Amino acid sequence: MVSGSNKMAEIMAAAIQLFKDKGYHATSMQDIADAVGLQKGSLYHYISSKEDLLILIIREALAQYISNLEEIARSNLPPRDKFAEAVRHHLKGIATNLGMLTVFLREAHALTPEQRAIVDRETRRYNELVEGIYQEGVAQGVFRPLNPKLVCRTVLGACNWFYRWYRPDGPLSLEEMADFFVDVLFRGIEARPAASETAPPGSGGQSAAGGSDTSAGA
Amino acid sequence: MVSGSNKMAEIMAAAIQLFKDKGYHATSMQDIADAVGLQKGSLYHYISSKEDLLILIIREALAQYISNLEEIARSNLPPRDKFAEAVRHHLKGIATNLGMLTVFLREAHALTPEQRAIVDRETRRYNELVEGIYQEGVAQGVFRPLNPKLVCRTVLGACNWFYRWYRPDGPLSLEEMADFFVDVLFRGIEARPAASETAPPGSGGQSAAGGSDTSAGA
Amino acid sequence: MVSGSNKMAEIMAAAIQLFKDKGYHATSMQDIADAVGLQKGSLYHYISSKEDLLILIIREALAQYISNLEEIARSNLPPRDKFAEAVRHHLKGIATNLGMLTVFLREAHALTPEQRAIVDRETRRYNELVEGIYQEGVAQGVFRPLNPKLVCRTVLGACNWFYRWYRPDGPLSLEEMADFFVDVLFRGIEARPAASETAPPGSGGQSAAGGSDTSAGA
Amino acid sequence: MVSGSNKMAEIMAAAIQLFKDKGYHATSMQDIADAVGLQKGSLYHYISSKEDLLILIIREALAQYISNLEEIARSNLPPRDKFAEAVRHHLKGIATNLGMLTVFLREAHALTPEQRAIVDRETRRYNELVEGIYQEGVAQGVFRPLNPKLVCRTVLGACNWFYRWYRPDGPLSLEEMADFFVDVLFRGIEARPAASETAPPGSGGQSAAGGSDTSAGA
DNA sequence: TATGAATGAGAGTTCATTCAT
DNA sequence: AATGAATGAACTCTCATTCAT
Repeated sequence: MVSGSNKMAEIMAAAIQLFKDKGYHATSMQDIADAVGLQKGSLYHYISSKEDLLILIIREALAQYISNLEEIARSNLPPRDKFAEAVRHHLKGIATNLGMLTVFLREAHALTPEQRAIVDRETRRYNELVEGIYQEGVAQGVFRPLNPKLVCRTVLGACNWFYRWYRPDGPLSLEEMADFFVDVLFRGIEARPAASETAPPGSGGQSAAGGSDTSAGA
Repeated sequence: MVSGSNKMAEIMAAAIQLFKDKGYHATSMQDIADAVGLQKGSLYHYISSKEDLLILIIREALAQYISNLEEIARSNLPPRDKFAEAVRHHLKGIATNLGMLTVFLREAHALTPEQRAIVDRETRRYNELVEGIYQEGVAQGVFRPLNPKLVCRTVLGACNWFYRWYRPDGPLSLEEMADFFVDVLFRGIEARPAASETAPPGSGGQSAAGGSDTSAGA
Repeated sequence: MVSGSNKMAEIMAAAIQLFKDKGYHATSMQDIADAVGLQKGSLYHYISSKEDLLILIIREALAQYISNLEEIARSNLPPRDKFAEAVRHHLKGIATNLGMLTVFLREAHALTPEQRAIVDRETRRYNELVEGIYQEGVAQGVFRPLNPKLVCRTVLGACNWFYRWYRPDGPLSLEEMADFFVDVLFRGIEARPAASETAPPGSGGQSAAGGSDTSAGA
Repeated sequence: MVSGSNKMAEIMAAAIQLFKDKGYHATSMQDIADAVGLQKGSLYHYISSKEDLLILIIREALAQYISNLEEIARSNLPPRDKFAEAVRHHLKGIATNLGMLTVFLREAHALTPEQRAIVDRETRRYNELVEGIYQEGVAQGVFRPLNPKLVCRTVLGACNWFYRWYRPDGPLSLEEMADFFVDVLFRGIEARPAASETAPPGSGGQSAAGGSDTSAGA
C-alpha cells in the first residue's frame, strides 16, 4: 500500500469520478483499473480494499471541510460574517470538489458500521461548529434565539442539497448562488429584519441549472 | 405478475424497509424473500425484477407527493398559506413515509437511464409546482422577486435533507419542526420583514434528533 | 443448503476423492463442480463454503470412528479382545473409507481454529477410549503397566500411518494386515510373553504394498 | 540464486517455521518475505520458486535422515542395537528438527509429480535400510520372521506419528520416550519373549504431551 | 402460487512470479 | 542484492434470474 505516489492519486481521482457517476456499488474494481490502465489486481498495491478507497475519499472530503470551517470559527469575524463565510465555504467546497463531496454525501451509508461511526463523529463535529457560530450570534443579539440544532440542520440541509443540482456550466456563477444562499438563509435567522430593500442578489437570473437531474426538488 | 394482492404489499413493505436500512445494492432478493417468508424464486411471481421493485417504490413515493402538492397548488389559499402548506406537506410526507422517501431520495440514481428520465420528469414537475406557488406570491407582492429556481432549490433542499436526520422518536414533534421550517424559510423569501417579534416556534427545544446519523450537516 | 439429497452425496464424494488426490488447497471449487457436472456457483446450494465441505467430511469420518469404538469399549469382551477389536476397527475404518480418512488425517490442520478445536476434542475422546481399554487390561493384569498416553500414541500412530501406504490392490488382504498389527502391537504391551511360538500371521508374504508412495517410512 | 549465504539460511528457517505453523499452501511468499525483512520480489534472488523452497526443505530433511541411518546400518552393532539405534535416531531427528520434519511428513504431497518421485525414491531407500536391519536380525535369530515390509511400516508408522504429538516442553524427556518406543516395538518383533520383567521405561509418567493436537490418535 | 435446483456472469481479492531500475 | 510496480491467472463466493415441477 503506497500513499503518496502518482498512481495513487490517479486511482483516487478515477474512483471519485466513477463513484460519482455510477455509484459506489455499481462501480467495479475492473472499472477503476481500466480507468487508470492497470490490471484490477494491481490496484491492491495501492489500496487494501474497495471500501478502503471509499473511506479514503470520504475522509479527505471531511478533512478539508472541517479544517476550513474551524479556521472560520476561530477567526475574529463578527458572527454574521462567520455565518456567511461558513455558508459560502460549504457551497464552494461542494462546487470545487463535486465528485468527492457527492461520494461523501451519497455513499457514506455504504461504509461498515465502524467506519460510519468515525464519519458520523466528524460530521457531528462539523455541525457543532456551525451551531457554535449561530449561538455566538444569538449571544450577541444578531440572531434570533431558535433551536440551534434545527437551525443548523435547516441551513446545512439547504447547502448540502447543492450537490444534487449544482452544475459547473450552469447560468449562474458560484458567487451569485452563494450570495443568494447567504441572503435567504440569513433573513431566516437574523434578529432584526433586513433594513436594506435594495435588489437582492440573484434576483434577475432564471435557472441555476439545467434541471435535468433526478432528484433535485422532490 | 400480480399487483393488488396482499403478498405484493408485503413484498413492497419489506423492500422499502430493507432498501432503507441496507441500501438498494446491499439488499439481495434473498433478503427480501426471507423477510416475506418466500423462496427468492417465488418473488418473480409478483415482480419482474429487482429494479422493478425500486421503480415501484419510487413511483409510488412520487405519485403521493405530487398529487397532494397539485391539490395545494390548485386550492384557493393565498400564496403564503399555499407555500406554508407545501412545506408542511413535504415534511409530513417524509416523516410518514420515511422508508419510501429515503429510498426515493437516496437510491434513485441506481435506476437505469430510462427509468431515471421518467423520475426526473416527475421531479421537475414537482419543482415547477413549488416555483409556481412562489411566483404567484411574487406577483401578489407577498414574496420578494428572486430567481424562482434558486428559491425552490433552497427551500426544497432544506426540506429534503429532513429524511437524513428525522427520527420519529426525537424530542420535537413533527408539528414543531414543520412550524420551524415554515417560519425560517418564509422569512427568507417574504417581501416585508416579519412584523411579529414574538417567540418563534421551536425556539426552546434542544435537539431535533439524536444526531447520530452519518450525513446530516457536513 | 440441502443435506440429504443425492447431489449433496455426489458433491461430498467428489470432494473426498479430490481432496485425497490433490489435497484440500490444491482442489478448486471448479474441480468439484466439474466432477459433479454443475456450475461452481451452484455448489453453494448445498454447502456454504469450501471449508464447510472439509468440515462435513472430517466430522463424518470422526463420527463413524468414534461411535464404533464406543461400542467396542462398552462391550463385555475381555480387554485383550477389546484392544484387538479397536486395532482392527481402526485399520478397517481407514481401508474402507480411505478417502475420508485421508482427508481427515492429512487436512485437518487446514481448518479454522474454531473448527480445529472441535475436531481436537473429538480426537481426544477417541484417544481416551483407547487408553481406557488399555487401562482396563492393566487393571486385570493383562497388559503391562506403562504410561497409557504413550501406549495409545504408539499404537494409534502405527495404525494411523496405515492411510499413507494402504492400497486396496496390495498383495496382502486387510485381514492379514490387521492380524499382523494386532499380533505385533499386542506383544509390545501384554503382561506375559506370548507362549505360542507358532508362525505369526503375515510371516510369509513379501510386500504389503507397492511402496510407491512418498511418505511411507521416513 | 545463491545457496550458501546467510540470507538463504534465514529464508529456509522462516519457511520451515511458517510451513509448519500455517501449512505450505496457506503460507504466502509475502509471509516469508516479512519474516526475513525482504520484499517478496527479493526472495527470488535466493530461490527460484515457492516449490523450490519446499523441495529444499524436504531434501535436507531426508538427507540428514538417511545419512545417519546409513551409518547405523553400516556399523558393527548387533541387530538389536542397530534396530534400537534406528528408532532412537528417528525420534531424535523428529524432535530436533520438528519444523523440517513436519513439513516433510505433512506437505510432501504438495510437490509436483517429478519431485515427489525423487522424494519417494529416497523414502523407499530409508525403508529398505530399516528392513535390512530387521532382516539381519531375523537371519541371526534375534527377530521373528515376519513380513519385513509390514514390520517396517508398523515401526516407522508409530515413529513418524511422533511429529504430530511431540512437544519439546512435554512432561517426558525425549530419552524416556525413545526408551519406551524401543521397548514396546522391540517386544513386538523379537524372537524370544523378554526375559526381564523389570519395570519398563516410561511406566510411571502420565502424559507424554499436552494432547491438544488435532490429529493424534484417531 | 410456490418451489428450489440450476445458471452464468461477475464480483472482490490473492498470489507467485517477473523485471526495469 | 534489493526494490516495488505490475502482471495475469486463479480463487472463493454472490446474486439476479429462469424454469420444470
